[in-house]
Amino acid sequence: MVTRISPQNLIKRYTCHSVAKLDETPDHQREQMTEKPKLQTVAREAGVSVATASQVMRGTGRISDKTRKKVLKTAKKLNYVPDGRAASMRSGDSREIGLAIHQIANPFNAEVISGVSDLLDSEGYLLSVLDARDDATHQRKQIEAFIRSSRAGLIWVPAQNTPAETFDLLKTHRLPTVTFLREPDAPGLDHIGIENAKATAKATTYLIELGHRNIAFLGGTARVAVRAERIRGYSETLARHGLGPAIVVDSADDKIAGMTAMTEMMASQPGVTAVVCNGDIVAIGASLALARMGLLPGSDVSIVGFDDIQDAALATPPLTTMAVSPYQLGQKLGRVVIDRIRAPEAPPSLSLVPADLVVRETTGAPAAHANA
Amino acid sequence: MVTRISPQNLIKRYTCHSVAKLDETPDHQREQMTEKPKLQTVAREAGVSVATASQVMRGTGRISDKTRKKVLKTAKKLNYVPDGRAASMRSGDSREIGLAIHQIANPFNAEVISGVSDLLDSEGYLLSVLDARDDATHQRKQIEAFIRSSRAGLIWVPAQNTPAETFDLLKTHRLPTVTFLREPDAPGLDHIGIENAKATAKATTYLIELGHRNIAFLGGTARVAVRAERIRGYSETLARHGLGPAIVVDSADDKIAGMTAMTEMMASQPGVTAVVCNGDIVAIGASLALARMGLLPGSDVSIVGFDDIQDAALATPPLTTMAVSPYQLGQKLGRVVIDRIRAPEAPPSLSLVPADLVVRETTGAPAAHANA
DNA sequence: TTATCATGGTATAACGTTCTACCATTTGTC
DNA sequence: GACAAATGGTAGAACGTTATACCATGATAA
Repeated sequence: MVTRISPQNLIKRYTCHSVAKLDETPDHQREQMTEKPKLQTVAREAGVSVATASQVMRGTGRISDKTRKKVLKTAKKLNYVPDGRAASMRSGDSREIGLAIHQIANPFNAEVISGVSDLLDSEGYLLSVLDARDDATHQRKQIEAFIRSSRAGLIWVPAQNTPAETFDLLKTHRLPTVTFLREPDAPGLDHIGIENAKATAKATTYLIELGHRNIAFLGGTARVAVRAERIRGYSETLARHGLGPAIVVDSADDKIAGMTAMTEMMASQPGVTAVVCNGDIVAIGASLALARMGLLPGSDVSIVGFDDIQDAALATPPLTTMAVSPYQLGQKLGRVVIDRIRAPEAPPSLSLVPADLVVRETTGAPAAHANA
Repeated sequence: MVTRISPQNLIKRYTCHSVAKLDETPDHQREQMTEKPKLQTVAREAGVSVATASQVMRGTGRISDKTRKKVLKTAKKLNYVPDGRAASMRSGDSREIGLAIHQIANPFNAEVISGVSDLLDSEGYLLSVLDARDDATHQRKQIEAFIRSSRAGLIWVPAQNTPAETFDLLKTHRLPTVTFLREPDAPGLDHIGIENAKATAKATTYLIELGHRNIAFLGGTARVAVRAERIRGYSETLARHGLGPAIVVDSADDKIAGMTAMTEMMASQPGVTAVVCNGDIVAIGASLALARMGLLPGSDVSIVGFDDIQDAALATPPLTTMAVSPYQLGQKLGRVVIDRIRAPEAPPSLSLVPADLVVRETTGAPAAHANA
């Protein structure tokens, strides 16, 4: 929509509730005017007992229409909002679910969060996200914080090398937890993850079928289990075709790190004609690096990403990648944690979702001279 | 780092705590073995009173070293974590701060979150992020949720057209709140925002000095105040130079929307030689659109973004933009909300941070024939 | 009439902490 | 040896809800 406007300031009026002047107000009025309303206040104001007010607010029990309306009206008038701490403490349940994940900024994670949030919302739960650090001791504190605040459930991407004590903590406190991506074998916890090995195997097979013989793996750091699986899928496929050795290059999970890693690798391993990446971000970085070196992704060197984030399709050139749908993954996470909350004794579930090869423009047959 | 490895599965051992078999366990033992530990449990086990245990856990009062150690040891042994609901209800304070923001996936927002989280963490607070929707009624519920769960403070990007009642709610419940980006004039609330008008004025002036005469504004939707200010800075600058009329094009805040908006505008307003954008994402989209049309950003048409997200520098070509440092903005937000919590009666603060022009490669003098 | 039963409401004890006030000891002081 | 003061600890109420058990009514049935 194209418009020609002469913009003007947007003016907004606030109703100006007079702030109570404490000095001039007699005691008996003061409370009513300024104190944060509690159930007692509502009950007194409506002329009923606290118990009745409570029942009305929750819509339980047998209350006549007349009193119900009376109570609701005064509650609204006083801006009453129940104190969740007290309610949850007494009733023993909460409607708040925690999500501990590192790197919120990562678009893949962001889309997962979105999926979780929407599903939980539709079920009447509230999601609060913790921008975790991928660090075991720090993480322990954050898990404790979740326990302290009595979340109804927890969705958790465990840090690398999470010690067993952290899992014990969750068990002691009976916190319904689903692990995501990492630690699929944590005993007693639900898990949702990705078929990592199968995915990279698929990607590698595809590259081999295109004619590539010298294929590297790029991205990820240290001995994260997820990455180890992806590397396994990649290297086992190489081995099955009598190719090798596997070439694995570390890189942090951002574009710049991907660029430098790719640049360094091309220098030290000039024979490589194709790269399987640990994630789209790194893959896009690698693609940028090629461009800066005057090479054309998909023709000079092939690149396969992982995740299929939104930018994968918009990159130049558009990125071939292993697609998992992060939003749907998020919804699934939400579903599982709710099921767990509702049936705490059900046997733990384990679900690994497949990743599909999406061919775009960063892959192609190797240049004729390459494998000569 | 390039390594040749023969990958193997990472094996992890979990200590297998025997899950108590409820059927076989006599009553008096059952509680001790399986029940979630509370202060009472710790106290009993350590042979002290609940009050003493409480003091030890909080490090207050006068407790001998001997008992302190005894209590701490049993607390650790039992995996005790205090119940924050009870603690907070009684003591009246909480260490948890809420952040309600829409579009977590937006890299600008993600970096802000990171800044807030780090600062709060260093002050011993926990940040929980809510993936809000930019919608007034939905938002109201989310604010209520924050009040219900008694957060110590709140950082909030108000939705468009937030009704006055929502502000009243915050006031009634005395929730220390700092608004971010929008609603700088909400009475009694701290605010941190950006000098939007000045920034777009700067961008527009720069384009005019380069020789452009036909400049459009691209991005944003509806009458969001932030965008209105940016449009004001842009159009006032045009007017001051005797240029006009202002051309304003709507677009949602993602790359694809930016692409289509740019494409449509170029069709309907062929004379335009430069574009000031409402955000980097849209600007990058616009840049992509130009490329698809066979035009070169910075030479055929100039583009200025807003935000300076990480991708701005990495885009092809690198994006000229108005830089605000989202991470630092986040830290500032954290600081302000903590100050507010510590001094509830202090006068509300208002701080608008400037944006700096960062010239990269999407801007340049107009093509010779353009303004002829 | 009296027993029975809905109906609508209330009193009160939890929930797991922290805070206030208080009670024993021991130590120090004259 | 008596008093004050310091030391180390405890009992019990309170925070704002919800759950349980109970109590009035008036209506229905025998």
